[in-house]
Amino acid sequence: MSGFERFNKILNLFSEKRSSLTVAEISEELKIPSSTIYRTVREMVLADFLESAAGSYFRLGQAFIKFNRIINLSDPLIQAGEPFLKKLANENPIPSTNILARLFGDKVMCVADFKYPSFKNNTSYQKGRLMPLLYGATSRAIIMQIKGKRLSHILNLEGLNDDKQQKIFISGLDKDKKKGFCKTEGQVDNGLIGFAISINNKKLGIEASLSSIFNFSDYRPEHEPTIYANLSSYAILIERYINKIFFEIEAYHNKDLNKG
Amino acid sequence: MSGFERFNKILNLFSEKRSSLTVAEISEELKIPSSTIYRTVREMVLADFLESAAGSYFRLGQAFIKFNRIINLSDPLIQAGEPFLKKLANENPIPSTNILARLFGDKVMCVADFKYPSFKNNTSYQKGRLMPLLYGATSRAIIMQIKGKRLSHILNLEGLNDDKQQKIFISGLDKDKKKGFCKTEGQVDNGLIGFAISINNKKLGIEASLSSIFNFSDYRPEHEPTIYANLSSYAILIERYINKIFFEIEAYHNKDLNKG
DNA sequence: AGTAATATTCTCAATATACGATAAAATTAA
DNA sequence: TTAATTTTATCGTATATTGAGAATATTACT
Repeated sequence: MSGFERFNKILNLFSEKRSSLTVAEISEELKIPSSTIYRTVREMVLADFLESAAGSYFRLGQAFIKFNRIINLSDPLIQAGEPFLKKLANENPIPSTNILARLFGDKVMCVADFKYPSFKNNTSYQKGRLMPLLYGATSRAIIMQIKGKRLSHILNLEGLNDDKQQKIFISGLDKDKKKGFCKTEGQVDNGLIGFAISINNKKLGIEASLSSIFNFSDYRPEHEPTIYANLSSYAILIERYINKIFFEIEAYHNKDLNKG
Repeated sequence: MSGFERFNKILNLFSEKRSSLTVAEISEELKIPSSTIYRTVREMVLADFLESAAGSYFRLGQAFIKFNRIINLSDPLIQAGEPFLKKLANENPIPSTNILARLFGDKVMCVADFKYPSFKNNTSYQKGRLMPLLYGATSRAIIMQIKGKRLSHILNLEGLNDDKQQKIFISGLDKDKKKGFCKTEGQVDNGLIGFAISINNKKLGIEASLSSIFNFSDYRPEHEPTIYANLSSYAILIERYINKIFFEIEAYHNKDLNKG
């Protein structure tokens, strides 16, 4: 096992449910001698990826908070989209959670969210949480953008191995594509209904979605036109803004070139 | 150079200002052959610590968003303190930013914040940003908790090498300690005034502070008693809550012991 | 489209370095 | 104080990592 691999495996032992671990536990989980783990953990603590906590436990370190901030300040999608989430929430006809999610490799992750103050239910979509690819409007509006062998590769990874099942799923996606919207009810969370629209920027490799999620009990069919109108107008705004940011980034890089 | 060290050095090239880099740039900065950098970067991309962006640039990857979320959900200080920041902001007599900051090793970092909607100025204290140790009420209320050789070690690291200067600084701290509060004006940001109080939990190794920051132009001396009263009552609440969380964590660990 | 320029991966032999068993030291608990 | 546990240090060996350079793939340009 390579050094980096071990480093990564140690970090991935930490989770929402298991947020602190001892060296003995890590050693046991990874079947690696504790002398080696001690050495690695020490390095990671020095670099702020871990910190030692009470009772010879270790927890994730501040490096993640630091780098997360850098991403928040510099990620084009977050920069472009986050300011609009609150506005979207305010313009929706009923209380909502509004989400900007993005494909990373073969996983969907929420990167920004805004919950209308009086919205009660908690969505499973939370900033930083990896989400299922196949269910929920948020994810569908992303996977909708992917085609061909890359799509079927991803579907395979998600456990949709059967050729027949894949075809059914894809034809469902195609219908949504024609409409230009995704709408799902209760696929991810019971009692919630979600609406989503695609956002993308090829140059920046961004495959994302903007979505509004409501309590099903609040929702009435007559809300639908407003919901769609809001989503699509903000999606356009966000895509334009991403494009603007792209040119700024490019200009910045070129400036550096001229310097050197 | 060890594998982990290189990994860490690569990540630390990324910053707020420089959020994407090419392999050539990394190679140049670290004086390491690009064939090696390519190999390392590929590993890091696979593990989601980096992602490739447009124009052969690389940026920080989603792993940081993911792990940051785990910290947010599990860090005792954040769990205990974040819910109170909004309340504190609402009870303050004038618009404020309210901050929970913490000592990590030899650096102060804001780990949670709440800005009253109408508060205009932007503080330098932002979630995830490393801050100077010697200036500002937020930092002083933390460094106040440290004594003896550890304190002078930290002061040395921050450039306060002179023995005489150290003594002056420490005697200043001592005065604040007696008062139980820190108050500074314009030390970190022009036009802002900050008030802070210590928060700590020895068992969990938490050395932190709770602070309220105001526009100096809004501030009147008659506000001070309310500000102090708010800070101290919330600090007590937060410390109690941290203690409760500590016992929960301990119980959780013991449960695991009985299992195995 | 076709070519040039860049970016990325691959190969391989030398060697630096990470590994793990064990011992020693330091810290914590009894 | 002693016992137990946690953490660091030591060291020979095996091996994974390194970097130069070639080969390939991708992108940019005409």
